[in-house]
Formats: sequence, C-alpha cells, structure tokens
Amino acid sequence: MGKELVTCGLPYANGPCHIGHLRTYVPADVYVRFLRMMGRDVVFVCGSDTHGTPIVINAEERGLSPEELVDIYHRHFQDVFRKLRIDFDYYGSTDSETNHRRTREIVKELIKNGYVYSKKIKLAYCPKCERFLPDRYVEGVCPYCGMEARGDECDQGCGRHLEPGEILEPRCKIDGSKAEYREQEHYFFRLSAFKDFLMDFLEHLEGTENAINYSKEWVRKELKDWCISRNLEWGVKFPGKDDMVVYVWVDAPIGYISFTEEYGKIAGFDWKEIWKDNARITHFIGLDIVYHHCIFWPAMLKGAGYSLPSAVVASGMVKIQDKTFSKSRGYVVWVEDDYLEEGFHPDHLRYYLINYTSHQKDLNFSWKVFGERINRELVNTLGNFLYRVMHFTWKNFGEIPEGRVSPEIMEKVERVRKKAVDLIMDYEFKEACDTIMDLASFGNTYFQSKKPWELIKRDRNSCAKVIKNCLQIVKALAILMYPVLPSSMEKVAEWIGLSPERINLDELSVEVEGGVVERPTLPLEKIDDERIEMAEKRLLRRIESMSVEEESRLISPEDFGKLEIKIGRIVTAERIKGSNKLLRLEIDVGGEKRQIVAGFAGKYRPESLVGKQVPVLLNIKPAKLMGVESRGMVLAVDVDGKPIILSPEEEVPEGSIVR
RNA sequence: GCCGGGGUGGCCUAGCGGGUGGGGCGUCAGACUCAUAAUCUGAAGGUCGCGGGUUCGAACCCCGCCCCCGGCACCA
Repeated sequence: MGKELVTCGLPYANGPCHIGHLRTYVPADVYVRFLRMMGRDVVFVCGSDTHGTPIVINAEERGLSPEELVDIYHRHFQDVFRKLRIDFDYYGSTDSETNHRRTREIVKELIKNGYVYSKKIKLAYCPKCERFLPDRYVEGVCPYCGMEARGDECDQGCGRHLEPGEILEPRCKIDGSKAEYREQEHYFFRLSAFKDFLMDFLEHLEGTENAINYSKEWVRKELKDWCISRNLEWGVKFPGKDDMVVYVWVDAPIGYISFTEEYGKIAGFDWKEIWKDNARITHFIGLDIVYHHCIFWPAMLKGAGYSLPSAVVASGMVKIQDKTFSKSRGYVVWVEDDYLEEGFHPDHLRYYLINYTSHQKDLNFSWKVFGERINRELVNTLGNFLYRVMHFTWKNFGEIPEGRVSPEIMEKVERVRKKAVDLIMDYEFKEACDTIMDLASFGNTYFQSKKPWELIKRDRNSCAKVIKNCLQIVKALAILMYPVLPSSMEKVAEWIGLSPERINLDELSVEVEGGVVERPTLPLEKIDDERIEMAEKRLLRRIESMSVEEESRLISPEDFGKLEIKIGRIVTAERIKGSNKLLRLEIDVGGEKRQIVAGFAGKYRPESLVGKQVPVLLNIKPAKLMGVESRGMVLAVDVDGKPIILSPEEEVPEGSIVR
C-alpha cells in the first residue's frame, strides 16, 4: 500500500485554540497514530487558514497587518498542538507561496475547463474609501426581515445568509458612511454542473454518516453556483484580476494540497502520488464545514482534475457545562489559558475527548465530569494497574522475569487488538478506547485473583509466571493506549525496555523481554478536586461577567420613547397563500388601518382573531413577507417559538398609547 | 413547517432482519492489602419519550404525537 493522506480542518488564524478545535484534531491524531502502528504510510497535514475578511477587520482593529495577526495565531496553534502531542507532519499556512501558486493554478484550470463564468452583480461601494465593500465590511438592512444586518448574514434578525449585493441601505463599516451599489463583474464556479457527479460521489464516499447524509440532502436540493471572487487585497489574487482575490473557501482546502507538496519537498516524495494518483485521502472536520468538504471541494477537485477525498470524518459539536458552545457568552474553554497554563496534563484532555462519547455525537465538557472520569477511570483502572505491576516487579524481582507468557494471555491481547483496530477503522474511537480499557480491567482482575503478593512468600516461580503475564498486559496497554496517551505510554514503554520505534501492533505478539526494572513513578496522576473546582469557578466567573455585559446594555427612557406602540383592533385576518405560519391582518390603530403580517397561523385560526385588541409597534421599518407588505408589528408573547397574543385588560379606544 | 440525528436506571451508552433489557461510571454492602483511600466480589436501581396497532410475544416493525440537537425555510 502506498502513501495516504490524513488532514484536519484548518483552524482560522483569527483567535486562540479552544476545546472545540481539539474535538476534531485529537481523534485525527489518534487515528493517524493507529494507522502508523499498523504499518501504514501516512502523511498528516494541517495548517492555518489565513485569508478572508474577518482577519482583515480584526487586524485593522488591533492595529496590525493581516500578516502579523496571522503570524500570532499560526505560532499559537503550532505551540498548542505540540504541547498536546497532536503531531502533524507538516503545519503550513494558506498564505504560503505554494498555496498562492496552487490556488491560481486550480482556478485557471477550472476556467479552462469551462467551470467558471463571469457575471455582473451589484455590490456595495463606499465612495469615501473608494472601494468595493466585501461581505462583512457592509452593514445595512436585511431585505428579508428588515433588521439591522451584516453584509453576509442577517446576524440579529432572521439569521439568513445574504449573497453579495442583497443587503439594503448599505453602509460602510469602516467609516460609517453611506454606501452605494455599483455594478461589478464577478466570477462564479459552476457548482450546478456537478450535481450528478456529486450524487454518485456521495454514494461512494466513506466516513461518518453525519457528513454524508447532510451532503446528500443538500445536493438533492438545488445547487447554486458559487461566487468565488472577492474585492479584497488580502488573499490569493484572482487569475487575471489583480484587484480581486479568490474567496477564502477556495484557497483554504487547496491548502491540503499545498501542504502535501511542501512536506513532500522536505520528506522526499512527490505530492502527485497523493493528489493525482488516487491515493487514500481522509479529511477530519467539524460538522460545521461538511458542506465545503463534501460538496464544494470535491467538485473543485473533479473540475480541475485532482484526486478526490476517500473519506470525510465529521465530529460532533462541543458543549460546555451542558450549554451550547459560545465565545461571546463565555461558554468556552481556551486550551492554552484555561487548560495548559493551569498545569493540567495533555493526555488527560486527550482521553476525555476520545472517551466521552462517540465521535459523531455532541461532547459535553464539564470540569467536574472531567475530574471524575480522569481520576476514576483513567488513573484508577489503567494507571493503577500499570503502577502496581511495575512496582511489584521492581520490589520483588528487580527485573522482568524469565519464562514464557501464557497462551491465554497472548490470545486475550490479540482479541483486544483486533477489536480495537476494527473500531478505529470505523471511527469509533470511544469504543476502541473502552475495549483497551477493558484489558486494563482484566489485568486488575487477573492480578487480584492470582494474589501474587501471597505467592511471592511461598512459590516464587509461580509468582514470576503471574507477573510475566501481567507485564505482557502492561506492554499491550502501553502500545494500544499510546495513540490516546502518547507521553504517558512512552514512559511506560520505556520501563519495560520498549523503545519508541517499537511501539507498533506487531510488537503485541512478541513476548515481553527480560531486563532490569527501575523503581517506577506514577504513570498517570490524579487531579486534585481543588484544581477542578478552581477551573470550574473560573469558567463560571467568565460566564457571569459576560452576562453582566449583557445587562449593561440597558436602554434609556429616550430609547424606549422611540418605540411607537399603540393599541389596535384586528378587523380582518386571513391566511397568506403558500404560508403555514403567516397571517395577513388589517388593524385599526385609531384613524388609520394598517396591513400587518404576523406569524400567528400556527396557533390561532384567523376568524378567532378578528375583533381582538392588540398592541402594535407602528414605527418599525416596513418589510415584505411572502410578497405581502407589513407595516408594523403585532406584539405577542413568544413561548418556545409559539405566539400568544396580548390584549389589554379592558377595552380601550383604538390608538391608545402603550408605554 | 420540511430534512437529518437522537430520546434506554443519577451520568455515558450497547442492543434496532422481534422471543424473558446488557456494560461502564456513580451508589450501597462485603473482600483484600502488591498498588495512586487503589483493586476485587456482590447488590440495589429502568413504565426502553408518549399513545395506539400488528403479533402467541416489541426497546426493536407500522401509525399518530411530544421533546432535544443540527441544517434549511415564510421566524413582522
């Protein structure tokens, strides 16, 4: 079998590493270590994703150049990965010369093959800055819901993704001045041409179901062509257009190819072996970027004549203390500041991430559970077994006893090896880990039942045999747990004379050899409850301080005064054709009849609403919904997304003011 | 609303071509003392989300409903 490639989704070099990142990288690292222990020739690459608007904005805000900002986080991630023993063969940057070249080459190839076309679209232009405003440089009004929105997404209102040029009343985010729409030519990737290809591709794609099912559904619906050019200086210049760069989601995955190429130069192989010769390619990613890896990326590769991914392995989301991960609300654990700096062991976090739950499911990180699981499972069961055997050997023999290991022990180890490998190949990392932990448990039971501490007093030979068997289990554990706990297991391996290069699966069928045994130290140490409490407190404080910030967003009476709310009477109510939620209402608000669209249909029958008095917000910007204009908003209670109408306690004249 | 994925003892879960619900952690009780108050043995603990149906028999099959997560959508 030739070379194969494993990659991890590229971290965006815009902020520090958090536990959510590791949810993908640790299992990938474990997977790669297993493949290597099986003798497979793996290339493992990753790198910083460096382009795109957020980095430009963030750099500007901090008075840095994009290069400087990217450099900070590029180093940071490398440092964190090194400390956590996530050992990429190569960690590159999408801003490298290779990646610029490769990206342009691929875009040119797509152009040549007819998969790119240009189209004039209208885009926000700031006359003051004298430039077109890409994506998030624009603020304005959402065309769908009328809320204040960003150029790429209606972040405060309906949450809808906005295509370039869609936003209304655009303003420049940099100087706040009014922007205007100007026509400009942009480039589109003909994704729609790949529908049949993708349907077939996804039928054969390996990996986790969560990735493949999602993608199939997306492809089944209509595929829209992608705008792949942006008005930005920071990025890969669009071929033939020096004033534009390619969209960051084009050059980011191409990084996988570039990093392979860059590493190939160092390691002495040709990147084409992998990217032109249908080598096995496995992408580890988070669930949030499935679309890019299962649809856009293979289409690009196909269109430009490169090898396609063999498997996409998507990890589930991370929750913090059972709440949705959220940096702005404080539900986040920073790997450097909160974990490593506080002196927690990298292997402990690796174990937790692998062993908490199956790879595809959501993983909850709670400090309390972390402390419990490390101490009660990892340290007590595995750590203690390793230590008690080594300690007993050292104290009573001073060396690994001569003699053979019992066949039943060798067979037991072999069964565990087979099961664990099968599970790893199925990306069931937790189950694989459990299987290996069972061996430690088996070891404890064996040790307990054979009572070597009694045997040593009356039958030294029998005792030696028992210990030899236990040492074989120690060896098996050191090897099989090595992918999850590399630094701890290297230490244990050394105790039994197993050098790092001999940590591989073939060694499992080799009997542990004689040699001097030194006094062991603790292979895995417990975590003090106090440290867990401190870490938890720190997290809770952060969450609290974030919510205090929210509280400080109090508004003034003047702000409230801006809202013009009056009582109106519903005079007509009817369903809007084609909508199962929306009603068209006519409301008498005192001398004026307003047409308002409201999402009450799921809860109320239209006829039951007629005659009701309700509060109406009159001076909200009008919006169109399902083609019906809505001038105002009926205020209602929202209970889990369901509306409950408010009405005054007694009849009041229409147009009465609410304040 | 639609499309995925889930709802199994306090927690993480196995079981889903039907035949008396398994495991691990925790809890409780014993045992042991080589070992990091570790380990070993045993026990308690479950209306398998809810309601129907098919069947001699359903966690598993069918129908309806509820809840959680994610995506999409018309979230005024």
